[in-house]
Amino acid sequence: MVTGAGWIVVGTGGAGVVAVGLDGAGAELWRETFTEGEWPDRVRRRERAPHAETAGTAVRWVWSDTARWYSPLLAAGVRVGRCRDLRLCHAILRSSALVRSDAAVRSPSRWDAAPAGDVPEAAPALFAMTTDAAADGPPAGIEAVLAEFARQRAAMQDAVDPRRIELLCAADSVAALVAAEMRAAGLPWDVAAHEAVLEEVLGRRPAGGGLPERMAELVAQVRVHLRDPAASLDSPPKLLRSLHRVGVPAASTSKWELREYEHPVIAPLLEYKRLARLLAANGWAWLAEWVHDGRFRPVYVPAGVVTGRWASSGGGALQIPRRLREAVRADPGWTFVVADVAQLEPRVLAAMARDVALAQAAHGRDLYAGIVADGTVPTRAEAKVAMLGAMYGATTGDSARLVPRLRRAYPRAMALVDEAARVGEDGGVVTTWLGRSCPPASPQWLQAQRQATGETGTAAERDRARRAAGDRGRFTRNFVVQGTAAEWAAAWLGEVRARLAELPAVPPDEAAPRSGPALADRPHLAFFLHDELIVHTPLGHADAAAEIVRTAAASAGRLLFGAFPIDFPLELAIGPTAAKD
DNA sequence: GGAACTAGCGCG
DNA sequence: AAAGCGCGCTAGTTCC
Repeated sequence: MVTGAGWIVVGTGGAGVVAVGLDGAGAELWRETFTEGEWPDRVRRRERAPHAETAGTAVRWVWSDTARWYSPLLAAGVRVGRCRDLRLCHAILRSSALVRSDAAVRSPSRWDAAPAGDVPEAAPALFAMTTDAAADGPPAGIEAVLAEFARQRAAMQDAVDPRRIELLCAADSVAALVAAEMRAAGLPWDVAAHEAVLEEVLGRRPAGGGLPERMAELVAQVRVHLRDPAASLDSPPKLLRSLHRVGVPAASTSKWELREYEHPVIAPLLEYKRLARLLAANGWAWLAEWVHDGRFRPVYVPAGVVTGRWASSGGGALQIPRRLREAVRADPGWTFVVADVAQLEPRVLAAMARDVALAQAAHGRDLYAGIVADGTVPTRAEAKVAMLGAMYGATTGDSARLVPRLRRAYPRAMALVDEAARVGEDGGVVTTWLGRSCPPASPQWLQAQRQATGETGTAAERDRARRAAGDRGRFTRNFVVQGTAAEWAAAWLGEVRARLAELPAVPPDEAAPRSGPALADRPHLAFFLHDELIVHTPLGHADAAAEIVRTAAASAGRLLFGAFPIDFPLELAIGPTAAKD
């Protein structure tokens, strides 16, 4: 399956770094040792002219952890084409239902649940690699890495469906490359534009600290209506007591609860909460901490979520408020391609379930309009809540009421999520299209179920167990869809990355040096969020980049679902700011 | 005085 | 209409 592919496994050893060339079958061809400082240069040479034994094939770097090994390369201006991230692949293989239960990769080891190695931004030196430190990050010593790689290849070859699990490992590995590159390049961020939004929304920032103007006004108004000049707006318990005193019997201070009450304090209070949120999460302090040299550089954590979605750490990269997207501004001479997939999850569901009727409704731009058009429900809004209810497991309200209509119209798709829920409720494990399995039920969960079904179970225990079963069912119901959507998105990202790399570099005077030495001279990914991405591109390459983003979406669909007739239409725009309607 | 918790809200 | 999935982050609160 991997015949002809060349692997170069790297790890620590001796006085520095050891690289081992393997042929497609895993046989060792050569081995060399060099110092940490030579690492980028060695990679540069191999990427340009692969070793004779592996010439003519794509080199794949095999390493313990992408953040740890690739970041120094990017800092030195070196990119790689392909890699295998053993930490991420281990996590997949270890729990995948597609991997045989007796595979060596599944026995307990130091690769289990190893956190990502943390790479200090300003310290590209490989000081962290000199030890095989167990506490943080997976093993990095060359023998441990070679052994793990061998275990992983064996597990994949013996898997129930080698192609799928191989695809998933490749997709997660390339996603790790993208994450490292996006951190290196950063998201172009216009501090002045951000500050303009803050001033417009929050009001002028007082020189001596304290609240911005608009917020201070709102505090004053709220206090008048609460008839308490010292009322606290930031402490939920105190605020709740103040509200009770003026006759607002709210049970919590959340906005969807407060919205239900008619009282003059409500409007300014809700407005205050909206502003306070912006100030706390993305105010001037956030700017000072996270935006440097015109770039926002969060740490992306590929597959950081159980479902395989990305997580992030620091700066709230995945929660940038829509309103602040207008601060995302391209460098001079550059622009953005901004794209998102319309209704990714139901499309993925249609394809996984081979549900031709749902795929038919999904044909074209708007899947929800298609559900209306085929007569399943009367309005687009109903189509949307019904579909979300089906994928999330709604039990009450409009959503739950409408789901049966979807069951009649799209029995195969609905059977897939219903079955995933049933398996979860029974304590079982569900698996995505490419083979990522959800965590098993915890011992406590199983114990609670046994307790409730036994003779001695009390009503309260039965109730709690039933609720826990329902919770797990909704989790597994959503897992298969969200997780497969994440796989599609990783495939999309990987394809976009590979195709962008083929575009010609721009001359030095048209480069974007703040994007770092490895990425400054060509279009590159700058942001990714579940089902949308932003490419930062020289103006002259914008149309080509947009075409790549589109065709990559189609490729991702074929890669996962073959010839099944499902399309993945994009909302796509080219423009100097990343603001979307 | 810090760790661990919750509430609330931003994103998909 | 705020029910039903997955997250991260801040501020306030509680507990040691």
